[in-house]
Amino acid sequence: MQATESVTAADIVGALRRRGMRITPQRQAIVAEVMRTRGHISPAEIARRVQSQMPGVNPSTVYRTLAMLESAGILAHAHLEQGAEYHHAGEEGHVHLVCARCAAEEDLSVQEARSLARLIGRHHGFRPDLTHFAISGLCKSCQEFLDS
Amino acid sequence: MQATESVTAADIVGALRRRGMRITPQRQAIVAEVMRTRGHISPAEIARRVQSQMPGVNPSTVYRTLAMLESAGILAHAHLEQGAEYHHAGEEGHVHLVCARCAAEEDLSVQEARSLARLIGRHHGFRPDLTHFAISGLCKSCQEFLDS
DNA sequence: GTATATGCAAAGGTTTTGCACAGCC
DNA sequence: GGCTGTGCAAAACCTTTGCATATAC
Repeated sequence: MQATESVTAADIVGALRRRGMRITPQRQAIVAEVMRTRGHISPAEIARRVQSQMPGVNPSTVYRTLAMLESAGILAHAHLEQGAEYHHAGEEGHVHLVCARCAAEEDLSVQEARSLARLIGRHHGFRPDLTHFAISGLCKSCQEFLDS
Repeated sequence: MQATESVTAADIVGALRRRGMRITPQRQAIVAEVMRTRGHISPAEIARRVQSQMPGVNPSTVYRTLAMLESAGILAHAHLEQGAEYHHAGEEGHVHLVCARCAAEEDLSVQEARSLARLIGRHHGFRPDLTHFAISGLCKSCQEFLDS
């Protein structure tokens, strides 16, 4: 049920080489930083972290690398409340539920995501990508808090 | 079925007065601009339009006014591909479907939105606000184009 | 050696903030 | 008259772009 989970940095380097992309120390650091991140991370935050361990890496390099990794199908970005955030592309059906009050995050299961997509698909044949935007709302505990 | 549609600028002025907010020419212009907009509009675009007909209005005033109108429940913002966009809070169940390829926009019906919300609600009791983020995907014609 | 990636610098754009002044009530 | 809102200026961010240099292959 989950076989796409174990993507290593080595796999990515291989994929880049196969595409004729060059493996630079900067790219290695950026890839490593994203790999070590569970969930999502903003470009600016990646830039900050990479710079703290490899000073001199320019933000523009980070942005260009992220765009390249996305067009290579290795990363994807989603829109959360505070802006764009990157995550491993392998995390299929990764639908973000974000509580508007406490910012807690949950994920929809792959099965649930499919049901949703099917329901929306009936509307004019639109095929949704539910992973691209988060879904805002109220988590259970915040609902209870507000109802009391 | 649609009674919340006909909110006038006068209604808003009244609501503000009731809350003890002051009615300035700038606020009137900003409210008028949002009211005349069908669908959504970005803060920067509001600033541009308001300035073009009332030069001297500062962007910071626009941002402060929009935040005020949102906390008063008169406006709400949603996240589309290019960032935050404001719309009348009255537009209930206004779920944006945006085509990732051609940027065409459709809306989900109130009924469809309810079905979706119910489905998501089963997940840990999360109560979604599907109006807050757009839903990305491919419209029917772009699917057909890509499949050929 | 050559094509590609990086650093640098600059610019562009959006949004926020502090403060003195203006103006709504 | 007093309190609130506005303009102004500055700054904080984030992100993009052109160009010369460095470097992976």
